[in-house]
Amino acid sequence: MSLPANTEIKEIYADIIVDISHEAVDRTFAYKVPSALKGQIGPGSRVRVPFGAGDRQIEGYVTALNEEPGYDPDKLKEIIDLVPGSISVESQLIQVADFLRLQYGSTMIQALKTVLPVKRLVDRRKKAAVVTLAITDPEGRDLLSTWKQKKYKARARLLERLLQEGQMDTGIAVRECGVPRKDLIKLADQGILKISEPEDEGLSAESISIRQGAALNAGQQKIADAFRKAHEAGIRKTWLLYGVTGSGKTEVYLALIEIILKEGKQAIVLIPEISLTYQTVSRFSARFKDQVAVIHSRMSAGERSAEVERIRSGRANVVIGARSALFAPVSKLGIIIIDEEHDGAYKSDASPKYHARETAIYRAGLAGAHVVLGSATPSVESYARARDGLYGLWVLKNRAGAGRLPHVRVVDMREEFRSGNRSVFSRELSDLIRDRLDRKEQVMLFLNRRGYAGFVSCRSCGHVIKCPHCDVSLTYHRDGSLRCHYCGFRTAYETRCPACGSAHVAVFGLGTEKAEAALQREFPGARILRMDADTTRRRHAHENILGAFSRGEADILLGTQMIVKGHDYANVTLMGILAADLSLNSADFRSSEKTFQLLCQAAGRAGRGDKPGEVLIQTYDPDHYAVTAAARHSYESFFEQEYAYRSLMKYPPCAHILVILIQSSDERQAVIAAMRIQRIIEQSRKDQADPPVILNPGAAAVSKIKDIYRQILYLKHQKGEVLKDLRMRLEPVLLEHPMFAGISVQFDYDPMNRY
DNA sequence: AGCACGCCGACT
DNA sequence: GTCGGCGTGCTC
Repeated sequence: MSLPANTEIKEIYADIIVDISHEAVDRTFAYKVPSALKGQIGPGSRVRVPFGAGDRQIEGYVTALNEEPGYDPDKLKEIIDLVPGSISVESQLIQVADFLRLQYGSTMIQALKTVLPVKRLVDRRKKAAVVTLAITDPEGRDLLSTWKQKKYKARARLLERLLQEGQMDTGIAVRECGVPRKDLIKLADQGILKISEPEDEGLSAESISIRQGAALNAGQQKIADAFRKAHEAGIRKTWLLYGVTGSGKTEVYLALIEIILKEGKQAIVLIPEISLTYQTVSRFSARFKDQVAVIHSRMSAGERSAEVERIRSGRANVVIGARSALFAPVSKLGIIIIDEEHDGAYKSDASPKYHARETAIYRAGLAGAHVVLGSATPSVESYARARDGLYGLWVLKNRAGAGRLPHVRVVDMREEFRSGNRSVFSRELSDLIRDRLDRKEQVMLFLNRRGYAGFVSCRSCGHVIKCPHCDVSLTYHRDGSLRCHYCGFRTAYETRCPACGSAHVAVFGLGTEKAEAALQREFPGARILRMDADTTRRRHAHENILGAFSRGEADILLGTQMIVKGHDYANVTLMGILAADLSLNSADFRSSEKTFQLLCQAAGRAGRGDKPGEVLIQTYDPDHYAVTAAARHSYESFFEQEYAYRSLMKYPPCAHILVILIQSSDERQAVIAAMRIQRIIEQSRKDQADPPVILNPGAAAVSKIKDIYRQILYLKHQKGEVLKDLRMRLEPVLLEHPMFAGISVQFDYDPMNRY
């Protein structure tokens, strides 16, 4: 007698990472979920499963649940049970991976690789045991010849090395000599070998030494007190620390971390780019000494795993690093601090394209930890949430030291042009630079474009010279080359138009090289340093240039974004922004916000010492609110206008955007795939009352980068869930349909960058 | 990692 | 023959 179909119990299957630290099993295995455990199990659950021929019981972590077995169902075994006890770090991180997959769209494998970047996915730390010889050397040599006679090759290899070296790591014995671990134990039982485990160094009481911090000023103290009070009341939430440049946000971070450390908990501090914020890192090290672990992408695998080991063992309690440090295996997480939270570097550019801020809030929720977001120019997202009471808001209005906010003026470059000034510098800026040179004070000039000029085009036919591998115009460089800033392609500058043959080819726009040449012409005696992607290619080039400038070896530092990030020079009294419009005119809903942030950051560089600072903004659009608000140091007025714009246009945070990026080396395939995806979306729109909007129906113009053709679809909806739903309906089609075989489809939820 | 299986020289 | 180490390959 068979059961009616509707009472049939649906099988559920779980993907499980088996907790064995070896590469050969460094992947997931499918298991049946017994009905008793249904509903109790999810990603991150620690379970016991039968494994291998002998069905020996081992532990593993559930990474995902499926309704399809994805493997020969007859061979599937059942999960034995759920392992009780506290949730381990691994389990937490696997849950974070699941969040990444659902929120941003990627395969579970990609998400797991993001979260567990260490070689062994789940590294149950084996103590580095050491083998030594338990018998005398002559006895050993006798035994060696016996073993050689008996052709015990592996044992002979081991014995030979032990006679020479005295001791050996058990791992090396197993790997290099080929003696299985159980044989080592057998030999130890026979009294031939001795296996000794080094002392476990855990947390010793004296390693938790906290140096007394510098006294906080009234504003900083108030925040630390508010935090302590909330914390003691059991409140765990996200806080936005909005503090103007120079208001001493780092001191506040240090104080909050101290509160957390005293409780025996740990902290993660994220900073946008480690190479540019070395000063910040050293302040944390100065305060917390060897409790600090630093993680960054330019570390070698060895350095990295050594730091990870210190974190795992609990010797390091403060982890500092860029975006990926968010996944540090910190087991007693108490606080996550995100400095410069508005920074675009917090959005990953590889799939899953997660945002560290949102992911931090999720991880902190699992661990019962706080999140503190710090910025002088908070993202519209964060400030809106703080205003709506979702985040706590702390404000630091005043500069901490002697310095006051600099005086900012705006110069209308159209006026300059009309009155006959064709120079890169307005008359006012020239005068101010000359004045600073006379007074032996330093000048910083900011221009957000490298190279010599923007693009090269033909005056008679309008042809713009483009990169043969990318759909972008080439940039003219002073050495006479044309370069692509996307793929690095280089070619010689042709004086003839490749399209019409005309000789009227000219360079347009302004880049750092041209500005440098103009500076040299106008201020022949000045010592100039240029800092952009072209001058910082070599290792340590950043530090060398900035070091030279801080030692006063140059009068003027001219550079792109990288000069405005977090470096204070007491002697800089003038900051000139050569073209505020460059970032304003990009077709990106965040362009005003980015411009405002850059202008504020640049303005914050001047007048950090005792001498008052001055800032001059050159622009063709002096009435734009991003410019006028930055000039008045008024974040609030910028926010109000920007929020009104976002809400009118239904852009984040007032709605959500999903970008679908379709890439293929075959142009036709990319186009067909994009059309197909668009059709699927339009189909699904029909059965929805409130469907997502396709912002660019008919698909974007074909573009390419590094010979890969790109098609982009923009979708928008008030509710993020609707976009996520759509994406999840699309994903199986992309995996199964043969037409998407050679095509990469990536998703970007609430993008930070233009496509 | 642990276990089975098949291979090969050495010995009852 | 068959015992036992050694290499290889697989584990849902």
